[in-house]
Amino acid sequence: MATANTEKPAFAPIKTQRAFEVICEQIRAQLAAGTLKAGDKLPAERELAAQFQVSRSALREALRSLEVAGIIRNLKGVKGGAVIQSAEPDRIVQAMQDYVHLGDVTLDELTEARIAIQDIVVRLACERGTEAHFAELEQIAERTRAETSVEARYECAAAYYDVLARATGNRMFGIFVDSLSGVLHEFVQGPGYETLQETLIDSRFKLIRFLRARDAEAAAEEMRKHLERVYRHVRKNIKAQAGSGGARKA
Amino acid sequence: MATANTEKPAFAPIKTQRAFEVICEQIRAQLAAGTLKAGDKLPAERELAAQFQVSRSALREALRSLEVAGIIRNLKGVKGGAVIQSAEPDRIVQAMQDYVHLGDVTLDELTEARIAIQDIVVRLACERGTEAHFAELEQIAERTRAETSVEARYECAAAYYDVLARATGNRMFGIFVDSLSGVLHEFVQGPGYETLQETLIDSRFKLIRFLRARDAEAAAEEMRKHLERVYRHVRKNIKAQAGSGGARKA
DNA sequence: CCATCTTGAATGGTCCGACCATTATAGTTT
DNA sequence: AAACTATAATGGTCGGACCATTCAAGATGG
Repeated sequence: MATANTEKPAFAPIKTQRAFEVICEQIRAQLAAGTLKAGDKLPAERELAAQFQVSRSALREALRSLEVAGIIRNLKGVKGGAVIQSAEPDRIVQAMQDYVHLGDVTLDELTEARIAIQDIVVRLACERGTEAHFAELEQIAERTRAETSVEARYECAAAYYDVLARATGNRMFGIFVDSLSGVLHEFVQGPGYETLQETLIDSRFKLIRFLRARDAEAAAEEMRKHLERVYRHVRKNIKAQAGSGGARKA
Repeated sequence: MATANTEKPAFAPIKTQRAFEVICEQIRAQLAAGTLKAGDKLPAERELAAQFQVSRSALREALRSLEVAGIIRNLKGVKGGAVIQSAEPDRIVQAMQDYVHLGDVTLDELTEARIAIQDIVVRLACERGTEAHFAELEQIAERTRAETSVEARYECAAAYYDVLARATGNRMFGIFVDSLSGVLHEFVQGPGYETLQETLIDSRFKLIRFLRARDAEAAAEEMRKHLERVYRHVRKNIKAQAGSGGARKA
């Protein structure tokens, strides 16, 4: 053995290129280059496997990877095959949920990030939102009041935040908001959630009024107070059930 | 055929549960419940397939899905198997890149989101960053000046933003920043990038001075101007190569 | 001629068995 | 005791097979 350089190994970690990885890379590259775009259709598995000169198993693992990444959708039957999907933020939310479940992010971090993001969203929505947006928000808020089940009300809340994010005209904020509230939703499974609902719904209507008045400061302040209320409630529940198997790390 | 209800179909879209999906769900569920956590090891493929009572192929597709999602890592050799990975934000960045490549996000949106996020990051870093953080930033900025290749300088830039995000003490911001700059990096492959470098490096040092002085306003302003400079440059390049196969949608 | 039904071929999903390179351990040799 | 070797288990890949699904072409009927 030659004497190892103690300073810096400088050896690139060997990267065994597996067949399915190469396939994924090639398809992703064509996607980034624009050769492939949403709606395009790939050949059938058997033919594609022949083109790549790999077995159908290896190709299927590649297609499966691309599918769970939300890039393609596999169609059955004759004239089937893989079609390039249009963009769906779901996978990003999924990735963030995985990240949180693997235990590196605390409730405090999630909440702080959410408050910061929503602050931006509210201010931009206040500036750029149209009356159509505000009307939609109002409609959702009224529907929330009508709903009774916790799950239905959460659906309404998600829709509310989604419209708010759309009002910014920037889809990236929608992604951030969806990700954070998707993850935080798991924490909001405690008792005494109903008692808070009246306050929360009032806050939504109040926010809409501020948005219509184009009062960014007041709107942002209202949203911040709202989120902090929810946070305090969630935090209390977390401590109550401290480590009962559910989402921990709070 | 019975007369279709024109009002609301109300039929839940059928969801053919494929074998690998069920497997993924079960493992993800155990992950969310805490039964499985980072570092745990799953049985070998053949044994796991027997436990789930599915073929090895179906199980492998499930494991492959979990691997590309960054949840597990497959080890070869005897005593091999799948081990639960610790959290890595790479997959979230990958998901965002896919989302952008699928063509729903414009350069303007990415830039606006980046400016907004960095504004938060800078202010928080200004408030919470330690001298250790600032020293690290300084070191990276000096290294940037020493580097010559475009790629090496990008590495430095990424490291710089990473430390900045770490200084906030909130990992979520690191994810957002990584995602946005990872995607934006693809746009920054144009001519005349070197001419801008001196200005950019100066801006980094200036920012560090503002951070040490705990002057959040000045720091945020400096970062904003910096990002807008980069944006104008990128935008110009995009228009120059308009639709030459590279990243479009600008 | 048009609408409906039947048929068939191609496809994705799954299963099985096999082989290879890699890897860690037990056993052997020095 | 150290170094080497043999062995068995593992993930990666391959090829073939069968099934339920799906769609299009052809057959049937009006």
